[in-house]
Amino acid sequence: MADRRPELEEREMPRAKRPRVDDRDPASNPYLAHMYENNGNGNGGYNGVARTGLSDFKRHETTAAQAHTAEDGPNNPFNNTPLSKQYFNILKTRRDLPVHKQRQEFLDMFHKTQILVFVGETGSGKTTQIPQFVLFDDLPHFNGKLVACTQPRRVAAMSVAQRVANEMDVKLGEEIGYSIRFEDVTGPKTVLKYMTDGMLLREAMHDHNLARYSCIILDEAHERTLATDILMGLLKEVALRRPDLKIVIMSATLDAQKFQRYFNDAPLLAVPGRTHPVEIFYTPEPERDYVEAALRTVLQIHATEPEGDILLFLTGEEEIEDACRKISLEADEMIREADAGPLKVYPLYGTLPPQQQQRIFEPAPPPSRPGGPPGRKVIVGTNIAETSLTIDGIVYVVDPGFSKQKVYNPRIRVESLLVSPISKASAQQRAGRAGRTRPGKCFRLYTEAAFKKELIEQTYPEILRSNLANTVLELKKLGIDDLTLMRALEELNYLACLDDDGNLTQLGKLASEFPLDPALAVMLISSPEFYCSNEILSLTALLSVPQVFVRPASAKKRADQMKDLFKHEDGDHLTMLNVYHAFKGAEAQADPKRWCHEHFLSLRALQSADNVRQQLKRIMEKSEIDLLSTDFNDKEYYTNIRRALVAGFFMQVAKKDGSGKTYKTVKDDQSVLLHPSTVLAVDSEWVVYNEFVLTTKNYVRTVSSVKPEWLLDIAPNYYDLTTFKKGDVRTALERTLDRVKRKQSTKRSK
DNA sequence: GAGCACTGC
Repeated sequence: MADRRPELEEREMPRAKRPRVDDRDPASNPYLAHMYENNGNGNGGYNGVARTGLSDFKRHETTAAQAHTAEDGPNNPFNNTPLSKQYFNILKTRRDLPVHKQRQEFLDMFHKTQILVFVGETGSGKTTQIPQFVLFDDLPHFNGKLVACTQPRRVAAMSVAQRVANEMDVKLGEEIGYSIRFEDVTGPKTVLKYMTDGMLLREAMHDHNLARYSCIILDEAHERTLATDILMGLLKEVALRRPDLKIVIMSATLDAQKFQRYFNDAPLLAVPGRTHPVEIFYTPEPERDYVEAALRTVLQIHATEPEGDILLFLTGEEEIEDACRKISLEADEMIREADAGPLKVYPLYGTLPPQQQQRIFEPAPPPSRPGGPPGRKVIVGTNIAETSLTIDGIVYVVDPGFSKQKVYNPRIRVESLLVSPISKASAQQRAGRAGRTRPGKCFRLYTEAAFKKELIEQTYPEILRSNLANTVLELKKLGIDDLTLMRALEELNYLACLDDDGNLTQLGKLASEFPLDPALAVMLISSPEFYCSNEILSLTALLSVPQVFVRPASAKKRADQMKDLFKHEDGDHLTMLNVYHAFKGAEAQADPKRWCHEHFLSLRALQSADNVRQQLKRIMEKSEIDLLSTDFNDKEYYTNIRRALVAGFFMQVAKKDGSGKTYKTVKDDQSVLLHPSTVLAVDSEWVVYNEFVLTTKNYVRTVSSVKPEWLLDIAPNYYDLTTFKKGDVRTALERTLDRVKRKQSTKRSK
């Protein structure tokens, strides 16, 4: 990343002058010996290392007992300052954690092997303790390197880093830091860095050998995020080039054998967790209506089970709000008629404002009279409650077995959200939520046979775990054109990011610098040609964040009126740009919170767009892409912006079909309607769209009107009329071409 | 005249 550069150079330069370090035999290493002797005299040593409890540690030869002694103080082995009372208090609890018993076993394995798989169930302490075990043995600061520990989520990276900083009695951002998008809390002293997996992946783009790191710990590998999967593929190759790099793959589930196999039978260490047993119940017969069955189960738990809160998993906002209403109603009746305890119901989903999300942590209501039936809280949530948010006090989990998942249909090239059965791994994760504080129960609203036979093991497809190039080749050899992959390659080829041989082009290289979808990146990179890169920069940021328009069910009309204030008749893109410009205006900036509220706009989304814009701007400056604007009074101001849209989204164009309201997509001839939220009038003949949504009907959303001659002019390869498939679109474009030619010839003859 | 599960750069 651009803003990371200076620090990288500072780290790299002195190292280049140093003698080569043989990591496997530090005792025989003249450089390390030199460090041990010079007690922090400033001769290349790290901050008083030699004076601390680590000075006689031999890298990759340490023992648990040695680390134990160093941890006992009295001074902090990493900065030689006296350790606090709080430190010793935490130390005691840390030594009770299950992983602690196997510290020596871990070290033995860590010494012997380059790659190691570590399985620790929830509550084992793996995320906080293993990186510290590594730190005391890998001693990254002796080599001017770092230990990295990746997390799939930003909040986890931040909160775990804070926790470990407390455990090690250091200030966050010094010896222990974290790095997430838009936030780098690390410094020159940092030895252990928690970071998001995506962040490490970005760094790897510029540092192919991950040279800054002496050890990389991939945590929560079982979650199989795209970034973790790609990192695993990458690390497998980096390991060959860098025999000195240690790698630890950490996972929560026992099918970690898959990871072992992937890393050439890497050794595995498993540590039990500290969770309470969860009893699983299945329904004897399949349920026809899972929402109805879920409500029944929740109410039955409330009526018959002892004290303890309930967590119900449903699939989306509407379903959850509806269920909350029904549960509250039924519970009131139970209280009146059957002397049931009070029941509080809380919804929980991602788009819920943070304050409302926080309400789930309110304590359960007390019994309505002393000695009466227990009060309870019920949380009805999406799978955000599966991994992202942990709620203590949950004793009962109700799992209907469904979640909304992104499904890509390569045939019609549409991505949509579908309610689908969850995987076994998810089901286990959900059940585990019942046993965090005491033994719990999980009610699965499907049969045991269905769990065993119908649920897939893991949610992510195998393809993400394989070397893609190889997979493509194999698929081709087998005569199978994997549609998803082939279409992706084809699109990148049309966007001129890949050449006809599948190699990365200059444009492709540049596009990969941006944390954006390729079409957005290409639009942004091309925008100076249309004299509007400042505006496209804003628009790109806006298109990369959640919806800026807020439309609460209680005030739809007023929200729409406010939106009309920003309306631009040429489409939603320009309307969004108007919003952004107004938001950056003096009036709005005086009190952004109030202004957004009054105008039914999401402050969070706009601030986030601002953040993204700044980041993209830095990358543009670094890549020397000009930032320019057409004069606002020029009549081409808005036209230029719409033309720039076509440079990235020429494949997402729809043409009006006959005289009605339907449109046909250029790409696949799909019938679509303009989404009702659009500001565009239906008389636009050609539109460019940002998104295809499949709900009750096929819609294109965030649309702007464009002219057919722009398509021919800006994307001639895609709209090559000699090869373009026959049909309505081609006929219309041919007519356009004739008209343009006629105009040119009449001009010439004049 | 509609509805967006969840992450991440």
